[in-house]
Amino acid sequence: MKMPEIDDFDLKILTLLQANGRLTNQELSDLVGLSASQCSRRRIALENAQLILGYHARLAPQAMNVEMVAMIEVRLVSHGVEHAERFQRIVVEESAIIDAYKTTGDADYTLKTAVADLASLNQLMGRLFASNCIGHIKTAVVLERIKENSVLTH
Amino acid sequence: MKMPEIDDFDLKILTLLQANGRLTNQELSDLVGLSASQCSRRRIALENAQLILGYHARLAPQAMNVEMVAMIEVRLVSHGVEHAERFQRIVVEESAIIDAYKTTGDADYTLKTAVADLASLNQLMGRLFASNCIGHIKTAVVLERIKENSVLTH
DNA sequence: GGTGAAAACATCCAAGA
DNA sequence: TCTTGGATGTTTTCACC
Repeated sequence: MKMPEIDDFDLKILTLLQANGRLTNQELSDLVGLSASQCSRRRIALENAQLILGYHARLAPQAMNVEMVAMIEVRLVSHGVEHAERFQRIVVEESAIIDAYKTTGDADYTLKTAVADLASLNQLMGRLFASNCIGHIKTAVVLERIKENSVLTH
Repeated sequence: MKMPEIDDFDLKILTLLQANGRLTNQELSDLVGLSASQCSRRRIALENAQLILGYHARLAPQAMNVEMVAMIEVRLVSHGVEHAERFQRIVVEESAIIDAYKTTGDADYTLKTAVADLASLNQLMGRLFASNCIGHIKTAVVLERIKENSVLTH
């Protein structure tokens, strides 16, 4: 689990695996110019160093019937610890919440949510309000996905 | 590329692959209760039906030196087609922009961006403004990632 | 950092339910 | 029609160079 020196080969492996997480070591070998066993070893080292956190299939929204995305900005009723903790617990439990960030600015938190339809979104907001720790919510429904989950680049 | 009937086995395969995109067909076999060859066939069918859009390694932010996330709300100067098209072209080109959504509400677009630091964020905003199609920007810097890229559930 | 071999794996196909 | 198990080529990974 030690932090390895990360060279250009590693960077290329990271970039390639981010674009295609099922590349074989043999395919990586051709693409980066190292032997397959070397790619295997480097990949495992990157995983152990927690630079690769996981591998995931990206699903079409309709695969899970969550074709509606909404961005929700939340302001808590107070900035006390107990309200923040209660809210964060709900955020973690709610499977419709994909991203949750504590942010600077007018809102305290910004959420990205994926639901089936407006009725589900309404129910989700009801559950959030029911926690009695939310002062104000501003919701923006996504009309068009211009770009989504694009790869990180250096 | 036809749309298959999606049964509980398929749903389980989708869920498992979303959580671990490198599961082997043999591992899937144990987890869903079908033979490995059957899992292989179903997985390929789900890929062909575009319900699985791809497989990706999830990287640690520090792997690509983009440890700062900011949410940016953009309002265009006008709602004319030429401004929208110019803005969307920039959004697609800018690799720091991870998500870009056209939304309802005060803003026209909501962006999620990943950059190295405040200086890079400042430069990014400069490039956005330089397009002369932006009327107003509201930026919220992420202080804490409560939850990120969690799996879609039905 | 590469090689080669053993074990594990993916996928195709024939045949059964 | 949907599923299975075995055959075959591929891939991973490890000891060794």
